[in-house]
This record gives sequence, C-alpha cells and structure tokens, in this order.
Amino acid sequence: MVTPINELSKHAGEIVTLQGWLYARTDKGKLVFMQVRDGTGIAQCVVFKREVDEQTFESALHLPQESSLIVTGEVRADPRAPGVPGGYELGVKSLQVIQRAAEYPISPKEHGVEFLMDNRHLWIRSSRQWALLRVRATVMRAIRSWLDSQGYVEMSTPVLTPSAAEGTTNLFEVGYFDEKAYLAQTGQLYNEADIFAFNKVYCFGPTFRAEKSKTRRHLTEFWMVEPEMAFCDLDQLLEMEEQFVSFIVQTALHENENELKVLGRDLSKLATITPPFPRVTYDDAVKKLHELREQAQDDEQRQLLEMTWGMDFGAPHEAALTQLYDKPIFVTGFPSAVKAFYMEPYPGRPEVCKSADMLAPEGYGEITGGSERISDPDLLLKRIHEQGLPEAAYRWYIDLRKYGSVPHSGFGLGVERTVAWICGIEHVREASPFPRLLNRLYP
RNA sequence: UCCUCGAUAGCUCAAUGGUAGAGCAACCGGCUGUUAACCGGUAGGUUACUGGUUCGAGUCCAGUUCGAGGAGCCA
Repeated sequence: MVTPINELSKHAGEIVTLQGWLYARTDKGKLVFMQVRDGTGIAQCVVFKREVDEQTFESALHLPQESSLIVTGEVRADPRAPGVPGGYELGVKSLQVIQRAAEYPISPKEHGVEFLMDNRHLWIRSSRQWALLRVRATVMRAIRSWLDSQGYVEMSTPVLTPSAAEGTTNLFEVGYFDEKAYLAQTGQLYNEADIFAFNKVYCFGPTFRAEKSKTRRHLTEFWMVEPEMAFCDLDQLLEMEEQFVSFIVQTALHENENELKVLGRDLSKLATITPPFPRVTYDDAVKKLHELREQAQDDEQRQLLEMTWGMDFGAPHEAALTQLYDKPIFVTGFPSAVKAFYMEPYPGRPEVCKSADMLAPEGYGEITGGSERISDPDLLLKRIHEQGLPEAAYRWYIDLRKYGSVPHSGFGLGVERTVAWICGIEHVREASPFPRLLNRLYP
C-alpha cells in the first residue's frame, strides 16, 4: 500500500511503500541516506548494505537527484531523522527506480534570483517553495470556505472587459475580433451589480496590471478576492474584514505548521492576528508620520517620509506606520482626490472618503483596499463628471443606483501579498507558482 | 522612466593591466548516522555582446543587452 509521507508517523513499525522523487542523497560507506519527497512531505530512507541485495545498494548509492522511485521499507521513529515533518524514517528493503534523472541544475546550495526564476518549473520542487505554495493553497481554500460559510455567493466577473473609460496605461490590451479588449484589473463594478441579485457576493480570480512596477510587492498577474456586500457601511465592512483576515491567518497557522517551520516563520507573530485590528484615520496617520519623520536618524529616511496632507502613502510611509503595531491596521478616510470616484464621501467633509486600506505588519504593506460605495445616483454622476470620465461607459453602473440603491461596501484582498506576509518572505514573486513580472514571462 | 550595483566553470563566487582559480554540483574511490557531511582524485572556460586604449585587457574607456535592489507608477 502506498503511504503519503505526511502520514508516516501513523505507521511506525509497519512495512510501507513510498512513491516519489529523490530530493537529496548522501552516503557513509555501507550506508546510504536518501531524502525522498512525494508532494506531501520529505522522508529519510536509509539503505544498509547488509540489509539489501547488492544491486539495490549500488542503485541507491549512485541514484541522481530528482530520480523518480518507489521504495518499500519499515517505518521507524528516530529523532535523528530529518525531513518534513521528520522524526520518522524508512529502513529500506527494496527500491524500484522509475527513471534515473539527468543531471539536475538546482543543487542544495545557494542560487541567484535570475537562475532560480529561469528554472521556476524545477524550483517549485525545493522545500521552501513547496512549503510556500502549500500555504498559498491553504490561504485560497480558507478564503472560499469562510466566505461560503458566511453566506457569500461566488459570482465570477469577466476577465475580458470593454475599452476602459479611464486611462488604459496600466491595462493589458488584447485583440477582441475587430475591437480592443482589456484584461480585468478588478471585478468590483460587476460585483456591485451582483449584490442586487445575491446580497453578499465575491469574485475570486486572476487580475492583471500592466504597471511598470519593479518592487517586491508587485506582480503583473496576481490573484485577488473581492467581496461586496449590500446594506453594509464602512464600520460593518471593517468588522467583516478583520474577521476574514484573522480566519485566513489562523487557518494557515493551524494547517501548515510544518510548512511555516520549513520557512522559518516566527509563529508567535501570526498567533496574535485576531480581531479587532487598530483603526487609524488618515488625518492621524499623517500626524504620526510627521512625528516619525522628526525621529528619523538619517536624511535619506527623512526625505522618504516627507508627508503633507493630501498625499497618498508611498511604501516608506506604510512601512514606518505599520512598525508601530503588531497587527494589521486599517487606515480610513483617505483624501477623496487620491482615491477612486465611486467612494462615498464623509458627511460634511467631502474632501475625505469612506475608504479603508488594511496594512499588514512587518512592512508587508497594503493587503486590502476597500470602501463604502456611493449609493446616491446624482452624487455618483457628479463624481464621474468631475473626474472627466465618459458617462456612456458607466451607463449600466449608474443604472444600479436607480433601482433600489442601498448603502454597500466591498474590498479586494491580494493573495500573493497575504501569502508573503503569512510566510514571512521577502518578495511576492515566490508566492505565485509561475509569477508574471515586468521582465518575466518565462517559464 | 530615474538612481545604485552587477554579468568569469552547471551553480555561488575569487583573480595589482602580465599563465583563468576555489567551493558546491557531476564522475571515480574511502568511511555504519548523514542533516548544505567529511577525506582523496578526475573532468569542466568564446570571462554577456560590440568596438576602443595598450607590447599585453576578465581587469581601463565607450556603447549595447540582460539582471538585481530602491524610487516613481499602482482609478
């Protein structure tokens, strides 16, 4: 019977069979140590020369890295046994080689980014990447399972969208028969149509931004989940968001402890991620940034933290601000001028709007962006005109405010940034199986 | 788009303007507990590309290409 490696501990003392690939090998004379991975984990398989026939021993001794194999042996607990989860190893009785692999380019040594990215199709086999992408899968499952359990209806939004009303500089253009279409960079407007049919909805899929961004936080193709709720104001939105994000983090923490250990993640920093999250108004954030700027040691940092009311935050501002907290924070009430046209202004203070960005701790930056949407048709039309947007392109969107308009809110959460934060990695490119970046379309 | 840095063996990196080197990986050998083992040996090079300076260029100069880090951009 074939046993998955992550269930080895249940079979101590039994004879089991593993199917997998040779991750690493070393030998000590009459003893060969094989690290075998099968997708669920990594297990040490020990071949003693005296316990197997000569052909099996020779085969094990010279087997190249990443060869595919089937190995049978006795499971035994041994605290010296490395692996994931580790602590159990296989005393090999027989070994069947499916294929002797060609010389494998990725050795268990350090490599440069370019080399690893060129070999992304192989790199994903490495234990860190394997762990990271398993956490990603858990995050994606947690997203769906929480929303489904709370009565949200998953409603797909189109990836191919008509010629954008606003600037198209950050949209990917594709041919659509005789016209042009653009790859969607948000499903939000369609979500707003969907809530009037289903009340609480979400879309979840890839999104595309042709930004020439070259930072550790940007991909040109990334996954985003966008929940949208009818009868929901900004305060209710924030409560929902903190429950949602906390659930995602706690699910990863409980289900991927082995993976997070492989990544060397400080688990205590994830355990504290529970509601409520601190709320900071934009006004207060600007004041705090002024204080932080005065405390800054060097001129360069002081220059990066320059801030006047009305400016959008840059990466240095987000990093400095979030370092004051050990949980994600909400920054609410951004200036309307730097935010999208559809955001509801504060009553009596139209220069700020009911927006909320969630900034992750440890400098990981914005992981959600959301707002209460304008529900009044006249105000929406006014804002569209103010921004110089073509009314015709938004006809259906304005329609939504004419037939039973209600206060409603929603947000988008970036999967790769969330995974990068949970896993404690440097760059979002590793949080996607095959990341698309400014200079990267292969493999 | 801007700033900074980089490109030498399959990989990670050395090399005053004067014979191109090491570690790892590969291959051969040794070792019954390895954790990126260790020890001995073998093989491995159009120094990103184009041009220039020089008796002589991996090294200096100019341009190009590619990459990295950061900024900007990110309704």
